[in-house]
Amino acid sequence: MSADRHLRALELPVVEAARMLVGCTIAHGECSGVIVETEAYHDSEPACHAFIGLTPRTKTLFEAPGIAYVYRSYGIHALLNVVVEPEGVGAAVLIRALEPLTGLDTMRARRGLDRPTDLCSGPGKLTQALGIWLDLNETPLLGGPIRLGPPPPDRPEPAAVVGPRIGITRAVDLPWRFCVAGNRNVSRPWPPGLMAAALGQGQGTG
DNA sequence: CATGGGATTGACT
DNA sequence: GTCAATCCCATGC
Repeated sequence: MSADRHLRALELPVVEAARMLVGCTIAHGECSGVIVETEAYHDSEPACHAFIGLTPRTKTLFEAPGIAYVYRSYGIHALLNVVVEPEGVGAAVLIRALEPLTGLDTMRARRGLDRPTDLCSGPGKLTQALGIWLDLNETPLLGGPIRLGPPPPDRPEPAAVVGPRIGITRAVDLPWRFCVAGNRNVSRPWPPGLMAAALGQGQGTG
């Protein structure tokens, strides 16, 4: 049932893929985590890098699904995306936050922090915690150094909350961000109305 | 060839 | 809440 959730996600349109990837796992080396926040980007809308077309920078986005698009943000951070949709379409799911699962000590050392909710609670934070950098751009997510996997078997199906994307200036109205309801590892709290919906899922925020 | 902007974070007020 | 750090690449002259 959920054992192939990550595989099914790679076959879907990007917005559905973003929702489907919430709850799946990402691993690099000994470190891994459950995806708790994603955003969809598609070449049909101006917030996506691929909106401008095929360039050296956006080339990865137009390749076949199932590879990583890793790019530098604000000159400092590396951000990890899952490329989806058929070759020739520029679309990817930004991985915005993880709930740390394994390799916590390594994550703490890389991040220089202790609190688990600070380790992977942002797109730049999780790449630092997992040791993912720009050299892993275009590498496969199945059978490559970065491993995309199904949800941990002991977990209930996550309740995803939808909202607008973060940190962009164009196409800000598209509700293409997905979070696990009530999870404290998400990068930023969502609006009050959505928070109420999240609390309704029975996962108290403490 | 020079310039401007960005899918962010952490430190400081 | 505000702000600097830092660099690839698209754009324009």
